Amino acid sequence: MSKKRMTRQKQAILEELRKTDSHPTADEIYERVRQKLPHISLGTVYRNLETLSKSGLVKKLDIGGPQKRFDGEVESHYHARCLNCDRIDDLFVSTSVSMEDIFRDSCDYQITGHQLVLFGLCPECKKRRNINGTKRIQD
Amino acid sequence: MSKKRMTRQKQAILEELRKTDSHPTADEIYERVRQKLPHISLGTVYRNLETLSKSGLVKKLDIGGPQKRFDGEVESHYHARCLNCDRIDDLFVSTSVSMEDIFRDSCDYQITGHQLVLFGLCPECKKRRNINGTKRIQD
DNA sequence: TTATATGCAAATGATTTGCGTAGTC
DNA sequence: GACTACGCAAATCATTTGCATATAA
Repeated sequence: MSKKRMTRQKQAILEELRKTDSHPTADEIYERVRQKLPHISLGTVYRNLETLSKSGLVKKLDIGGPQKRFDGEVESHYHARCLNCDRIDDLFVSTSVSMEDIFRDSCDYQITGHQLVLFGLCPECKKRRNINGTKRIQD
Repeated sequence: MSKKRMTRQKQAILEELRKTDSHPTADEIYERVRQKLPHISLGTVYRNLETLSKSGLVKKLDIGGPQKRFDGEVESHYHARCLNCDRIDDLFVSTSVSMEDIFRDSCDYQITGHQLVLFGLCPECKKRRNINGTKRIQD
């Protein structure tokens, strides 16, 4: 396991993500950070976003659209996306309420659709894991 | 509004999607359809998947991972993805049950995470729409 | 000191598009 | 016959990677 270093670039990216709730894409972060570090490269932004999300300091959001988005809020939460202006809002909801309740109570959006994806181990893989104890769950 | 034609290619793609529940990617569909129509091109597959999903005959799934997936099941439903073997299963669940209930009852997966995204109009866009009646909600 | 991170540019992978021809309606 | 769709190849867009140099620990 290799050591991670805190560099000016990584620091700036992390700060940028922590001071906004707008879920920016990699190139939006690049443009913002460039005002502080004009020589930073887009590749460095991508590399740092990757290491930051692997170490749990930010979240990589893969919620549709051509580009991934990044979130400084690492607590588990949901999202609402506006189909007109493409803004994305955070939604903090308990797992004990129903979808209908969420639509009605959780935000002032006019909801027209939703998508739920569960992640985990399918019955077959679950069984195999319990037998051989393999632990190669991908990032 | 332009007329859509039913071609052998489009027909074959639609049939392929209707006879599987494996949520194939565009290039998987290309490989399968190629056994019936050896001269079909990948571009044609992409174009037809696009028109089929716009006309509501199939669903384009943007649920993470490098490639989009396509689904012949057009009724509203959820998905579970295995983090080990990458299979995707369908989940038919009422919107009146809670997330916890879904985790417990809806599939034999060992659930380790989930993602919920709502789509609609944010408060600002909702307000603007109600005033001027614009109806340009994107596909 | 020394290994990790950077900047740059080229490479990759998925998807889209332009164009001339084929095929559907 | 008119006009949409096709096949092919090149273009595009987001993201990743190789490499020589800079820099954090």
